[in-house]
Amino acid sequence: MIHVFNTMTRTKELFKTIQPGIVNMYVCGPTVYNYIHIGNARSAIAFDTIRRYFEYSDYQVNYVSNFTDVDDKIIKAAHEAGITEQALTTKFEQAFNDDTAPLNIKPATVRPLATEHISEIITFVDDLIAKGYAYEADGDVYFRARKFPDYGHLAHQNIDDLEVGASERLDDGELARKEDPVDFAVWKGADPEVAITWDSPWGPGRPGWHIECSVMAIKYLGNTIDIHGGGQDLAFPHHTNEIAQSEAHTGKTFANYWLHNGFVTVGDDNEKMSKSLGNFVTVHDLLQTVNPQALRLMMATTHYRRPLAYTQTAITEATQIVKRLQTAYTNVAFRLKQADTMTTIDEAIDTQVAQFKSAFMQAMDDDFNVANAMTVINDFATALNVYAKADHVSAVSGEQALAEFADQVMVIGVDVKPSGRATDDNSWIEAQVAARDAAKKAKDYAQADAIRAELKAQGIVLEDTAQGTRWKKE
RNA sequence: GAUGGUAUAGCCAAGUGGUAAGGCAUGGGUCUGCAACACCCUGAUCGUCGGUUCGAAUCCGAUUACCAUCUCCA
Repeated sequence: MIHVFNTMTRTKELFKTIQPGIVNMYVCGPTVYNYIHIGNARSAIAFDTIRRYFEYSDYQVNYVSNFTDVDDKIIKAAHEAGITEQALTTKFEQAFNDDTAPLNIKPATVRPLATEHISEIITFVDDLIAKGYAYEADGDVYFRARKFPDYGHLAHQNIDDLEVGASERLDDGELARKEDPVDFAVWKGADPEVAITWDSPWGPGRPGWHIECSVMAIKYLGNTIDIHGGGQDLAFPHHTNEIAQSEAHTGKTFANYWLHNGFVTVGDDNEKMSKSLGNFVTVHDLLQTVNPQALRLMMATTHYRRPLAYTQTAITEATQIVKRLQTAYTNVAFRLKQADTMTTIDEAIDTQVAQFKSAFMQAMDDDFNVANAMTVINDFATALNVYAKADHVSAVSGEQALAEFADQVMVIGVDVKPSGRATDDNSWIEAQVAARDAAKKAKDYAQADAIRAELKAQGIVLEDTAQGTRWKKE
């Protein structure tokens, strides 16, 4: 029984899918005019973790997330770089994939592009005009926000309390074309200097910002979707406007649950990190120095609705935890390779594993409470470490425990399985380890320690166990 | 002006009425030829003030600080 916090109602609600066993979710993706920053990554990681937990819970997840590849910022950035809009967006779409893959963010089931849905967008806008929800004004098309009942409910904004221009981003010319300042563009007439335009019943132009998500969400997931997600700052205006135009178009509830992730803050004053403030850190740069698994863990283990402070301390700590989880896995895996394992099952460890699974699900069922889930994972790791030193272990039960452990940690997005490349030639290391064992047996500790020190200098760490010496690369 | 969020040990953080989970770091111990790995032990009365209650970190009121949203930022 999963409960999720719904921004629309501001309460945790029992999660029920429209179709049994299937979760249809749409997560607003980035506008591709730059490398993604860690705020974009946080959002992607938050919803990837949610997706992975649904899958862990045996749901089939249809995860649709877009690239917004036509937008004023793209036009501006392309112009400055002296390349076409498409060259720019193609580059950063690829960069998004390159940056998210090391973070174990699963590719979306469908990754639609705004520019590939222009005809659907035009049809959609046309329908809004026909229904009286939108109007043309000098080549632009605007949505009559006041005509939509309960406009602003998602962000809990009263339309009459909106302070016009509070964000200081309003365009005067646009303001003059609107019937009402709260109206928003669903289609923008072409600017003379902008090459990227499409023909439409209202003349050449391009889609407004919000319309593409409505069109693509409905196209790929239906009139009513289970979950719609994105960053907190999208609640208003982006999602607010998506709701207005989508529900005006279909007459149906657009999404049953609205989930919003909190911001990443940076610096001593915990200021919000954002592109417009210019204080952002790109994942592209970060991955040069930071272990992607640690970054993933740090972001995934802060509850998705809480603000997340990006600090070096947090990264360092996350690195420790990743190491601990991988070590626990490796310790048991090494133990299970030994010949003296039992062939029968080990009920004691089986029972423990079942309890960990149950406790893990109980934590995650509560609006994806990763902090509590981590206490379970931590207990699980301890239990594995203890098991690795048991006198007798069961191969069957041990493998099952490892599989369950890896599955749980993978929900958080961390892979605990060793990633050693099969092509590596470790024969020299193996020979050194064997030589040291021989020296130890002969009680020639000076020689044994010398070998160990030499390997250490090469980044190879030795660990003695009752079942022999194992080694790993730092 | 309107609407939200956050405040718990050195740091991160759970907890929504019954005598404060967990992690990191610190210190101590066990294991080891020594080490490494691992395991065990070790810490806070919950921003401030007042109220309700047999009992509050948890409810109510006030207050302080920080952060955010209010038409193209995840």
